[in-house]
Amino acid sequence: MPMNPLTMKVACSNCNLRELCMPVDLNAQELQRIDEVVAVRRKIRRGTPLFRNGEPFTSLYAIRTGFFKTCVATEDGRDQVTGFQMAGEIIGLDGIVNDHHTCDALALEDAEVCVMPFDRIEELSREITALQHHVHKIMSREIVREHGVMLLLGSMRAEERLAAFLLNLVQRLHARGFSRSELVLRMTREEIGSYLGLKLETVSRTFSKFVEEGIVEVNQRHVRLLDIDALKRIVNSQQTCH
Amino acid sequence: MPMNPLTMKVACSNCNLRELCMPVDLNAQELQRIDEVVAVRRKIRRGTPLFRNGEPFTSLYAIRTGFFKTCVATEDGRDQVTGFQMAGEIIGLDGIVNDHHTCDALALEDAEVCVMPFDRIEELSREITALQHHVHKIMSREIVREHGVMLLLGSMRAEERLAAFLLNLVQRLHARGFSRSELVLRMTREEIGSYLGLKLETVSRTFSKFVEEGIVEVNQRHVRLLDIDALKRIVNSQQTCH
DNA sequence: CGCACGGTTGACCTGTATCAAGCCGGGTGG
DNA sequence: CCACCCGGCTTGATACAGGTCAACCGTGCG
Repeated sequence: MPMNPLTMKVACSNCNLRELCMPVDLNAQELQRIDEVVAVRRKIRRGTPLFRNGEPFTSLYAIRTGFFKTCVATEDGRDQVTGFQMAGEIIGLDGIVNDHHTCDALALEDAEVCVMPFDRIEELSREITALQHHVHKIMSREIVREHGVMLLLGSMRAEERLAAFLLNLVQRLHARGFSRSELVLRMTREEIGSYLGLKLETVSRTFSKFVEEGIVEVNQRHVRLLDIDALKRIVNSQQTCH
Repeated sequence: MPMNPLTMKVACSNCNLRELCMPVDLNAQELQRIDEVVAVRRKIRRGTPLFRNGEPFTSLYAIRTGFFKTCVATEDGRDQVTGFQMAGEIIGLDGIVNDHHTCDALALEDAEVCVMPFDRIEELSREITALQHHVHKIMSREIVREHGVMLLLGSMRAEERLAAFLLNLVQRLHARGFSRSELVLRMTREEIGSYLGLKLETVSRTFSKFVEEGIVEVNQRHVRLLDIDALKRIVNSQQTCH
């Protein structure tokens, strides 16, 4: 059987990321069936889109490797990074409501995703309750995550935003087996700024400030968190104490 | 059969809001079954919560009448309005992921909601494909809505935010049969400010500016949009020209 | 080698926050 | 019925965080 060089057949049942993107409480038979969810895998080269605003929606994507950003744009050319996604996370949920995507998903490094046709997900989740519930949880989690971003954008100062951003990233990386205090940023200062509602200069200055205060060490994209408690304190103690 | 004074039995099948909160393409039999989704109705007095952060999640709520705000808070007392909801809209989606709510939903005026136990929704949506798909769309719609808010909070200036806010409100009200240019705000300037990431004074000043420019008429909470095109122009034409 | 892109830093500007005073309208109690 | 109060709103003066513009630097790639 000929295969597209960009795709290959795979199974969830023996995937090491399964506990991150699939429900955990499955019996053997259900586990088997879950493999039907993933159609193929697809490789995405750094800097290229997984999908773009306006494209028809067909599938959700589970990230196997690599790092993505999603962003929305207005007609007048403004755009906003709405999230950064890493291995085990699901992208494409925005497309369900109108059958086409309403944001861009760009790979920030070479990546590989599992393509999960949404009609197949719906079909299977009618049969496997655990999967149904899992899909609901994933969507709800995204809603809650966005609440957090709204809180950040609506009420935090630059330092608080950056501190929250770093803590969130390192926490997610740690859940994937990486260091709990060291990370390599896959995005530019400008992309961080877009996500945090700041200009790239402000991001840069805030990094410098943290370095001066001995809270972090920054070497290009390599960041080491020296004082995680200090970062936490920055996040939840608003300055305004008039 | 004795009834709780705050609740009463009801049916979706003959509800005039059905097309707003339920799927449209149902056959007669499915329509019948849909009535099973709503357990009871519940009345909420102005200023009181429908649910609070931390409370166990059991149900989604379809608003029948009235107006709500939802808000999230941090430990340090900061809080952020994440949305305003009106008749036909669904609240409570935040609770699915962790089986308890992560935000507060407060009635801004006396309200009535349809209580839809989530396990019943899940059960029924395993049988009725249209309902399943509808639930997915509602959640996806919320995600997309929040993308829009992130764009607003992350990249718009005060005037743009307020203009976008007014246009959004009036558009939703119009879809419910109200005027396309006149509206009564159910929330305070402070609540608007929280939602838009602005202080109440800035909201007030921006209203005044719009009034000066003849774009809107403001009388307390009563607002008339005199020049909708001007508002649209304000929203999508960022000032930063180069 | 040199160019280009990402990042840093400085000087200055501006939009929004902050603080403060006062207004308006509706509800309450004398 | 009026006086008062209180919460919500407006407006002004001032402060400051972050934006803007510009110069420069470092690194990696062609």
